[in-house]
Amino acid sequence: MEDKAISRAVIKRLPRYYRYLGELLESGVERISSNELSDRMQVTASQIRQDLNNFGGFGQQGYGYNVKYLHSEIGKILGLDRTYHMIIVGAGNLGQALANYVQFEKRGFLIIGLFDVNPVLKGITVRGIPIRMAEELPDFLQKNSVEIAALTLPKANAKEMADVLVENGIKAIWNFAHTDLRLPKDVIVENVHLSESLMQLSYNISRREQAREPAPDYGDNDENSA
Amino acid sequence: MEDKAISRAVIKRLPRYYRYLGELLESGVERISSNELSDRMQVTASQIRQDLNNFGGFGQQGYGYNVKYLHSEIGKILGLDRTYHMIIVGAGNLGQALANYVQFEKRGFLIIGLFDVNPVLKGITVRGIPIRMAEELPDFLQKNSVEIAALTLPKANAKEMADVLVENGIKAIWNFAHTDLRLPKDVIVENVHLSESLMQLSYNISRREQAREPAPDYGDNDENSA
DNA sequence: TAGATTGTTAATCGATTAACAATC
DNA sequence: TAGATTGTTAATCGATTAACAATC
Repeated sequence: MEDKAISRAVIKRLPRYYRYLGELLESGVERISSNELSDRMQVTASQIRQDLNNFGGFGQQGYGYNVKYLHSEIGKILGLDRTYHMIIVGAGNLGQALANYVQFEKRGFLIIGLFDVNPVLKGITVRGIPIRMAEELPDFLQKNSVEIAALTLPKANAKEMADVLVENGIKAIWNFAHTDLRLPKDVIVENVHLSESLMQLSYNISRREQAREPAPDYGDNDENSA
Repeated sequence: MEDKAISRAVIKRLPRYYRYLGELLESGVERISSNELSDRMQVTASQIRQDLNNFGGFGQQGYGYNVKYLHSEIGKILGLDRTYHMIIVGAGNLGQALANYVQFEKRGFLIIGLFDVNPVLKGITVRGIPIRMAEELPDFLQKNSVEIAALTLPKANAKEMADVLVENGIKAIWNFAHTDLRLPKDVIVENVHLSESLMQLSYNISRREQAREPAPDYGDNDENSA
């Protein structure tokens, strides 16, 4: 049996713990209690302790948590104690922006290839990486070990390219295309849907503005009606 | 009183409904039942009906939902029946990628300004929009109505710039910086933390790989111990 | 030791799913 | 009308918070 599955909600919070602990580490803080961390992060201390205890007891009664140790342990849980080889499929603006983002390299995500279908881009290099044509993908994947493929292309091409990637052994896709990929369930897909994020923003703007308008009076508006 | 608050979980799902309905509309489908939609979207029909009924009864018993009508209603709920003026603060790779992304314009998000602190970028234009210096921001915000500011700069500058934006009346921030902005609570913040998304991916990769290894035998591993 | 704070169990809260009466 | 499918209530499930005994 595998370890008991950890809920998605917990996993989502781990990178944020990791970030805060990293900042504490940088500012020289040695230990921290769930209560102090709770104050800083604006989550309950109870949640912090529950979350961490999914993975083991990292703290010590009466003391709290050692920042350096906890940071490192969460890093391991997140799989940041190794390197990953990543390719970017779709070398448009977003793909190039990702390729240029040096912070990923620092965390161990090495970009080793850039691909596109547009012949105009062929041979252009981004941070020393030449843009290759999509048809070279199968060959490239045979010759290089690649753990992650970022998909940064229009949804029309995304599904097709995803299939090519999977056929050639890719097991993890970071999907920026505005579509849901239907892939074998042993392939991990992490979606970043920017337009959906923006729509959540516009929802909140509209809601605010409606709330500011005088509420229409329907006469009978008692929700807990007798 | 405002309308009863809708849970964040529901709001997060709305853009996805909107996308599927848009695709159905394009392919000429006129009506759809919660069951059919459930099949396509891989969520329960019950959840679809519950979600929609937070906003009113859009369907008809025995018939289902009219695709065009439902699409349009969800669009209105998401605030997509109007335009927004947006600026991008941080004209690096990511900022420029966002500025170049024409799809946003189609949805009514008009980018009317680009700002950066780096003098090297001054005057460079992206899709006809000149990059301005950050110190011009207050003046620009006085002279233009801007609803949304995208923050695409390093966290070191992000907090400071966010304060400037808020002082000058910005009420909605689309935050790509790897930090949590602490702003007055009437300011809406929508975070896109790419590195945290990537860490969720690496977590899943590591977990898979561990699961594939032979489980260490601890002798006593019955979780429901007697 | 006394005080602090974790790890963990129990209680609460909220979200999802199931079921079915209402109704087109 | 009979059949289909919603809207909505009730049941279940899961996640968060509270509480406290264990222990450093």
